[in-house]
Amino acid sequence: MGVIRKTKSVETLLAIFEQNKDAVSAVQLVDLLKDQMNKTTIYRVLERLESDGLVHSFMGKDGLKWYATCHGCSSAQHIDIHPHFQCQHCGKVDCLSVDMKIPSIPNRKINFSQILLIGECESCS
Amino acid sequence: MGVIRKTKSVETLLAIFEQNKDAVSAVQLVDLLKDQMNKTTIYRVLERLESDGLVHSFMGKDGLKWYATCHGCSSAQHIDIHPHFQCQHCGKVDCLSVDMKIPSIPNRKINFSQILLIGECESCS
DNA sequence: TTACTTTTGCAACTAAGTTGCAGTAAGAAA
DNA sequence: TTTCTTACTGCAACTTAGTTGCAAAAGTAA
Ligand SMILES: [Mn+2]
Ligand SMILES: [Mn+2]
Ligand SMILES: [Zn+2]
Ligand SMILES: [Zn+2]
Repeated sequence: MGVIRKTKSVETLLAIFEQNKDAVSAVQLVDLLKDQMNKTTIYRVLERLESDGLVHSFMGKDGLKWYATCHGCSSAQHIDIHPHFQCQHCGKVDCLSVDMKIPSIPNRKINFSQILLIGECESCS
Repeated sequence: MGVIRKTKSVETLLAIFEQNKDAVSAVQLVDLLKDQMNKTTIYRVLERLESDGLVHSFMGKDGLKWYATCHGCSSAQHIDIHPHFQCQHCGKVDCLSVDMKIPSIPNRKINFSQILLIGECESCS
């Protein structure tokens, strides 16, 4: 179930995603907003935003959950699937708008993919 | 630093990887071996096996760490990089021996990748 | 066997994320 | 505007994966 009421928490989180090109980890958000809202609320709002197709989530290289704005998705379908890049050095993550071909694998039905490219970002190399 | 002594724990874990085609999660190993060795030992042996190039590790869709046998790697270099498949239904993970092209991304140096294809395995579909 | 050093077990800890529940506040209805 | 319903939030306690420090145990070479 997605967002039904435009609460302060929802507005706050949406504003962060709007002005942020990069992906943001749940941990970063909890830290950033620790004076404004409870971490439980953050996790729960993120869940709702995702099920509404407003953001997407994926796992970073260290097993943390990351979120970023979706483009063209809705509660009905998540179509904005793309690879992500994480810097080994500073940990930053971005969405990549490249199109990677997913091969079909015998005897398996592939529904989606999580592609994480790991290396060094511009400011760290 | 890798394995120096052939201990019982090392032998046990290596035996599991030898007879196992699929990947195994650290959690599964801890559960499987709970009567034979301490979980700390398991995590530490896995670390050593990985730095010796005998196994490789990656994150599954739920943020758990998975391990599988390496082919042709050594402590000097991990060359056996390949996509993995995880079943949404039963959670099982396999190594895929397909070759996926990693695109080069402007302003970023890509060192390696974690490609996880998610869907339904043969027995679940 | 002895001596040296790696490896292990244990217990306590850390950190990310979850759950249950009582209280608060959107927003529709009156 | 006030009332009413129920989605949403805060809090505290919990769960679970993985880590750390240290003392004891077990490889290995001499
Ligand atoms: Mn993205
Ligand atoms: Mn593999
Ligand atoms: Zn960087
Ligand atoms: Zn399956």
